[in-house]
Amino acid sequence: MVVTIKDIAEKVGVSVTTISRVLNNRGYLSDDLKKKVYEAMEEMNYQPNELARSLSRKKSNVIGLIIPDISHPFFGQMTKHIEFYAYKHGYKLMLCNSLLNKKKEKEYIDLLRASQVDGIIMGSHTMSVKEYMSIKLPLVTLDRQISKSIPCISSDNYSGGILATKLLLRKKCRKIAYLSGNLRLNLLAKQRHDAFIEQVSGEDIGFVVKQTDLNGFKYKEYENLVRQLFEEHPDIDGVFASSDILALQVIKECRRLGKAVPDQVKVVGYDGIQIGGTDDLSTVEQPIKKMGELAVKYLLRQIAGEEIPLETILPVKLLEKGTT
Amino acid sequence: MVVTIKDIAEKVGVSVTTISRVLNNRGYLSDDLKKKVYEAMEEMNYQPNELARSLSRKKSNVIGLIIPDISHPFFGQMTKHIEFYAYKHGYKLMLCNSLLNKKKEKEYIDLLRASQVDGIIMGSHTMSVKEYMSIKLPLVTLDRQISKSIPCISSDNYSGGILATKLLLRKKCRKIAYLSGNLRLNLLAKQRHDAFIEQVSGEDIGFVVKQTDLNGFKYKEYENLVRQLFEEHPDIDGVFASSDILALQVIKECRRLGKAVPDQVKVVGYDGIQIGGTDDLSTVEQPIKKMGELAVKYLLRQIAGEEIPLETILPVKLLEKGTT
DNA sequence: ATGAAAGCGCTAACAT
DNA sequence: ATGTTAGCGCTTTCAT
Repeated sequence: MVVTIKDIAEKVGVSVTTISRVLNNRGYLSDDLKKKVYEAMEEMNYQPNELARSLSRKKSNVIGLIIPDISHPFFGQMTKHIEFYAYKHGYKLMLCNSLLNKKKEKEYIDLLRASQVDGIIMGSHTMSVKEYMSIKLPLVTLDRQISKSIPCISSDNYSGGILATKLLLRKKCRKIAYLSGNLRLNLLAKQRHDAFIEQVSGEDIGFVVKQTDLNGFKYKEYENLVRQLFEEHPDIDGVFASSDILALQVIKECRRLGKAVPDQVKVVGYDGIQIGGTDDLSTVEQPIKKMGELAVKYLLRQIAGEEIPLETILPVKLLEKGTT
Repeated sequence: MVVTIKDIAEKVGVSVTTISRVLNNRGYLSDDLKKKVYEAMEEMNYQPNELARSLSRKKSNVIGLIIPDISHPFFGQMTKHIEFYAYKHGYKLMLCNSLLNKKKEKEYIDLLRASQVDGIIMGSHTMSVKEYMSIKLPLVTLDRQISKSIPCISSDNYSGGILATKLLLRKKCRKIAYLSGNLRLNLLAKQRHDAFIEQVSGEDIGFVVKQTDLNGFKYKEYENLVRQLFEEHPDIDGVFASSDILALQVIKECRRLGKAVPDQVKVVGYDGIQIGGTDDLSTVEQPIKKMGELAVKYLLRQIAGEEIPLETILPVKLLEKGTT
């Protein structure tokens, strides 16, 4: 059998309460006792049972993370930072991939609650506002402002949109495409689109908006989208892609069509993901690390019952590289 | 307060045992009773406490996943599939990023054990064989054969190495570089290197092997490595990169140096990750999805006390694309 | 400073 | 078919 606190108590010749006390370092313990207890634990290879602890304390030190797709570099990098800070503060991470499937997202929320997680970071948003409101668990959202009462971490999508569009205008593009995933998802990312529209509307400039119908991240789908864009609008000379991954597709398609980047077509991406192949891409960099850090920080503060800002919008940065 | 099984029992007018029974659908329950219980649960918005269940059953339905870095696309994609199958079988995933830090990896193992996970999938391997042997928990490793007694899932690294090297030879490369991360990590990936050496040794061919010293995945480090390679060996006309990410760095450096790919330098990668920018890359594709699926499957079988194969080597596939 | 005992929410013999 | 009872391993009042 597995060694429990009781075995240690018997071995040392004290009560379980005392063992629990030294385990949690509460109350007055003589150094001699402490030493004996630690020795016994060492000797018997004791490992505390977190499940029992959590049940008794009503606190699990686990946080749930729900995102659309961990294999997408943006979320991969975000998750890396979230894990880092969670671990640093003694929290474990339960990873939930929704694949932007509403049913799975809902099931995961119930599962997380049943698992008694102390809080949830939501980066996937397929449900209705009402459903989110009924979660009743410490919550921080990424990139979607669900309601005034749920804290949200995002970066400045509107400014990012302006920066990217202005860059293309400054580079004298005459017909610009805005390319994105599904805009109906109510994400703050839509503001990039709005900023784009606003900027190009005033100018004597052609523009076109194209989005995928799918909610997922299918590279094949992206490929078709890009191909279609250039078929329908061969005179495009500037593309604002709402993710770096999409931008890479655009560059690839340009290469296939023999269009020189940036001479014939200028391309600006979004996200600032770090990955081979994006080094030379002009893009709007989101502070992914900072976003992950704050998401954890605010969630933990909320768990601790402290007040936290309900809206956090971090600055973005335009990176001008070789594709514009 | 939170609703418990006891509240339901009182409401329905039966004992908690009965409620537990319908919750787990064990024994004989009259339909009428079931219905009443479900109604009460619905009405009171009851949510079972998985912590209590796990403690009592001595089974948590959580599996731990330890990998070096979730932001690396190979692991991101692997994790996506692992999560998918785990979820499908009613298991939750605890994500642990080791960052190839030995201390963190060890701490995570203890943490997972303390959290009573039912098993661990290990994709990070910085500790000694002896330490792994002492884990005493259902275990499946990815890409490292720790001992004959611990099941390992991998793909055929040796054949992959042969395929990639032969491709470069077939394309008449005269001086080939093998580029990789740290080879000391005892990973099966080292077999790619061995296969490479074996193939080029017999031929009248120049070759050079270069590896990073670092244990992490630093893109900057990769960049330096590649730059250095071409400075020291400007006559390289073929590169076998042991990951697609590295291969992308090579291609980028070639572009910077004005070397045409594939005309002047042929590049073959490894992994077959799906991400913008790798579409045109010649590479050796690992069956990432299948590997993830089997890792989960074998872990669950092991948890169930069944016998499973101790060594699983899946076939790889050469994808000949535009960079060779 | 240390212990007894109740309890966290649920499961599982064993009874009836 | 349903109930009684004793845990699961740990924490936490309340005593002493």
